[in-house]
Amino acid sequence: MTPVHLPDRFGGVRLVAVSTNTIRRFSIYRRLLLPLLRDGRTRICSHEIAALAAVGAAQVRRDLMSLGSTGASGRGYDIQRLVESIGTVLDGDTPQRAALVGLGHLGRAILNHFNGRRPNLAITAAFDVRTDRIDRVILGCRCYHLDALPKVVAEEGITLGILTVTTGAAEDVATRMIEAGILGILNFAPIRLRIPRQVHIENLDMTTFLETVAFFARP
Amino acid sequence: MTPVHLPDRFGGVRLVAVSTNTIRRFSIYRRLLLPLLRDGRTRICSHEIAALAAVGAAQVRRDLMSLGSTGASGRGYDIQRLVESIGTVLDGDTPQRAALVGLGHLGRAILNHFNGRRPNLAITAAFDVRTDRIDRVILGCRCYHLDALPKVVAEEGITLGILTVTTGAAEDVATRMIEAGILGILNFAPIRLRIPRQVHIENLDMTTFLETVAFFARP
DNA sequence: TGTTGTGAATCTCTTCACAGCT
DNA sequence: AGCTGTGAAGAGATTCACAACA
Repeated sequence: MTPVHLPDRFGGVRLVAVSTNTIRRFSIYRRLLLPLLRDGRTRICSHEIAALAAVGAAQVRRDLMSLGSTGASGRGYDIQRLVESIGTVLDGDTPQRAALVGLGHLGRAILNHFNGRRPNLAITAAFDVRTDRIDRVILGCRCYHLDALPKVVAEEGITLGILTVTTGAAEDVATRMIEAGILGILNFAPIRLRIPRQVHIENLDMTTFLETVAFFARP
Repeated sequence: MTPVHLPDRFGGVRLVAVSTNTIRRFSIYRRLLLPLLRDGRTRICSHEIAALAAVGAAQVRRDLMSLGSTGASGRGYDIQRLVESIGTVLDGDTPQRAALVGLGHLGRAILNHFNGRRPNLAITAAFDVRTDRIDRVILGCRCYHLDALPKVVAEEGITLGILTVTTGAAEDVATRMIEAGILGILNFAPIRLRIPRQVHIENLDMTTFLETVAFFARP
């Protein structure tokens, strides 16, 4: 779906199309590979990744194909190399920074969840409009008034926005984010944002998830 | 994908296959229809739903087909009827109850998010192992020690579990949930649970979402 | 005229199956 | 013997396009 430039095995560059689903699975693969790497494992085969990720082995091999030839026939994949290759795709060559807007329960939970975990992808600033939530450090993150968004985004080179405000405020805050130059938004508010241009929106609607489980788990 | 029994327009019962994606969209459609209904709107056409939900109009009509004939050619859909029909599919005929395990930041955020919103789908009990988090009421929800899970699940007829514990504890807690008789789990821990049987798992991995936005929003 | 309901076509994603490498 | 990489087949989801309807 989306074209990506990847180094090939000869030091050149390949252009590959990668689908959203594959990107999601890359994120999953990497996360389950990292602990194995720390435990000293060096090689793994597609079947084992498949079992850990709860997908098919052919699916895993198909996904890993778009990383360029990283496996060795008959011997599986080198975990270290796999993690690096996935990193090349997911992380790109420059670290990215995110701004979180909305310091309610959910916003704090997310700060807490991501804090200090990944150096390539950190939430470096948070915003709200309530005075008791700004001009201080919450869970290791500096908090500003929403009006400071354009300034801080520009100064820190922030490219991502995390939207954890109420439904009513979401549309307005999204617009402000985009005006400030943000390129992608992770939206927790239960509405579909109407966006002007080529900004990427990922909707994470917890209610939809809960209703979906409820449906499939009916007695 | 999954067969559902629905009332047809003659008072009989139809058996229709509904895919996961359609279920997710039903949840979205209903949420955007409810405010319109409260504003006194009575009719809506597929194009308008499509615009609000950010999907195609043909997609909307295709989805609504599985509700049985609810639209009227040339005049759109009756919103009231639509909401009821979607409710028939999503809510079934009995209310469902959920138990949340893990009263950290994320657990509290979720309690806060769902509290009192939907009568058909409520979190009626929460669990943890830390003594400062149990035997009290947090955000309107009664909190118990994890050991009380089987008892409370049985007494209250709980069918759903929400998993907001650490990665290390997730597998064990999921097993306990299933042993207690829970039929579906909404898992926020960033691992793929290995589940014995026909329990439905929905994984909501925030890191995967953030990494996905980061990928598609690269400068 | 404007809109639904739907067969058919298209597009996308997943799985199969096996040649080729180690 | 065991595993990767991949063309081809299969399954699934989306979109097109239009007849039937109000």
